[in-house]
Amino acid sequence: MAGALKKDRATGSANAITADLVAVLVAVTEGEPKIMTIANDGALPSGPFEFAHRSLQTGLRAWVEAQTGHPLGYVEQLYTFADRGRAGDAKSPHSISISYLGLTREDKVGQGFEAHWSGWYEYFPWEDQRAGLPASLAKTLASRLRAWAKSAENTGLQRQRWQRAAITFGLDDREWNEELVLQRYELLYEAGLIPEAVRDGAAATTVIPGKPMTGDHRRILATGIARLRAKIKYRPVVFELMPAEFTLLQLQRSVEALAGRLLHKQNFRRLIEQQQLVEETGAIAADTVGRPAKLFRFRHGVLAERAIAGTKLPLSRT
Amino acid sequence: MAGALKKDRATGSANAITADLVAVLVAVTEGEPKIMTIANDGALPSGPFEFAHRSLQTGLRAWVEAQTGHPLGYVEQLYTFADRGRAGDAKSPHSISISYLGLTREDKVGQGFEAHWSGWYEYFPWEDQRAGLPASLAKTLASRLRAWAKSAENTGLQRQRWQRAAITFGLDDREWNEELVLQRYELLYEAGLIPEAVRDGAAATTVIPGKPMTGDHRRILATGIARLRAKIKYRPVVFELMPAEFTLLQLQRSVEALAGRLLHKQNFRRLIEQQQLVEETGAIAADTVGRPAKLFRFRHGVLAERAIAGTKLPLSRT
DNA sequence: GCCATTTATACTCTCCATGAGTATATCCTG
DNA sequence: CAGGATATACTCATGGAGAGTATAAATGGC
Repeated sequence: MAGALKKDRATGSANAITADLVAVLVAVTEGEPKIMTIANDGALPSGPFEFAHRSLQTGLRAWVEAQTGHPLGYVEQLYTFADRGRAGDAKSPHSISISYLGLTREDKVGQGFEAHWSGWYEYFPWEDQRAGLPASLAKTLASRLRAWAKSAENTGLQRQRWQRAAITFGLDDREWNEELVLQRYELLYEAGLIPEAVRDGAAATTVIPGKPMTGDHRRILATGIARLRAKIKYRPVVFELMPAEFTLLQLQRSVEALAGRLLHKQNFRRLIEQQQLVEETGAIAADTVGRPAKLFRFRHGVLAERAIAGTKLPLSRT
Repeated sequence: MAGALKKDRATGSANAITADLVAVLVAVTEGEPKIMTIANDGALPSGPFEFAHRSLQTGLRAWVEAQTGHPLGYVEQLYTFADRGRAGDAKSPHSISISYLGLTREDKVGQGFEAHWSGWYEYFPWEDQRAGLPASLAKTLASRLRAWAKSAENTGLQRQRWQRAAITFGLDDREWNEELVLQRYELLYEAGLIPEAVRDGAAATTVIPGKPMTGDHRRILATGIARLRAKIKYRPVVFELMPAEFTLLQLQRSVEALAGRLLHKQNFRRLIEQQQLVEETGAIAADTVGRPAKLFRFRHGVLAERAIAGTKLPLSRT
């Protein structure tokens, strides 16, 4: 039956490649999103998929524990990358990167590892819009993007470039869309405005703030942030990042930290409560300014009760 | 800087593996969703990722064109699988499958290829709920699932199994959720109710209707259907599957075919029009019964104009 | 002890998208 | 010309989301 397949298949190891497993491991501490980094904050935890690994996830867990001492909890696959020329050195062997998103808490850090928690906005300063953009960054960013658009050959292409920049970065009175993390990074890469682009051969220009990473790790990080920002809207994944008990404001601050935007307090609470995602513990927060808040815990039951998925189709009842 | 990485990296080809590229290529013809199959309808188009391929997508396009004569248009990555024991023979080399979803139209089929368009509901009969479930299937399915739940060791596990079945299959007066394609397939696999499970070593039981596929191809297909069903709700991807001109009813029938559910006609039209996704061509459909309908075309402009992404967060304006 | 400050919590009000259904128009066929 | 079939235009009720006001309960400074 699969004859047609078999004869096309790899014979021996002519098409053998290596696969790297890469983890975007996220935590939120005191209202700041953090990611686990190694190699002097220049890389994400990663390692090759080996024959000994029973599955991709198993391999990933092994590497992350070995490099960071941190056990992996919630994990989901992100994307598989393989473009050459993005890997740092073009002569690298045929290698692909299979990336994962992991959610956890910052506690229980292992000792004796060269892993650190780094703020993710160090790598993507423009993604933090909670206090608006730092005035300096906002100005340089927009002018650099305009210069890039202008540098296109013809006016058609120029307009096209600017439209793309305006949409992804919310310029020209457009709305900021926090989910377009990857699109923004890709655009900056194409425009040669980040160190990785220069490293990979782009014309050397003045570069925009934001720490670079090895290989395509910052691109993978962008993918992870984008996925997480999209997912918190329709799945209760924030709770993987919260302590067992928390106040509603702490919950809100965490979501705001991830989304990079401020939320409307009253409406946020209404949303959480009507979805019955949390229940009161009975206890009350201590050591606070202002009126003390009730403590809540996540209702794990909801995960089993509902198969949460919003339909946006105008279904018919007949 | 990346020293810590390098010393962990694969040395030589000790960790060399092979990667298969697999395509779920979808078209909709006369209100029926089709997928491109090869090997006597038992496999999806696929082939190994080779050193000559410049990127994963390039490799995929090469294989699909070679095997089906059909050029690939819209493509997006689905998932990367690697579990052993799912591949058919457990002794297979360490191999992973990188899967893609492609959208196209059924026309322009190449000659001299052993590829076919197969209805996707042949592989997933229970996913077509447009006319309700075929009475026979509905009855057997529910009773088999109940038997599987009952076969658990203790009552706790039994209840847990039944709850899972009820949620994924919309039993016990629960709502049917068309997006849970993969969850349903995985459950049937675990329950040993499909041929692939028996092939991989499950206890031989009477099996449920639905054609099997090589390796984990049916699982990949389930992933593709699920992704497409989710995506048509928030991205205008249906148009990749439509001819240049179409009536609103044809469009509705296509969405219904993909979703496996019937839609409310008037509300569907309101939705399409208010989103300004289409514009009239001025022409009118010929060869129809009933009042002839206006023909529409997709407004490609919307893709550039809007960065479509629905926020579900209670944003603050300050 | 009073007051400014800070946070928590409870409501209100408006607008609009969505679900559901009714009414009318326009074609074809016998 | 009736009847069947489809297209298209409205109506109406409901509920969720955006935005804002009002009140409660703590702290610290004076």
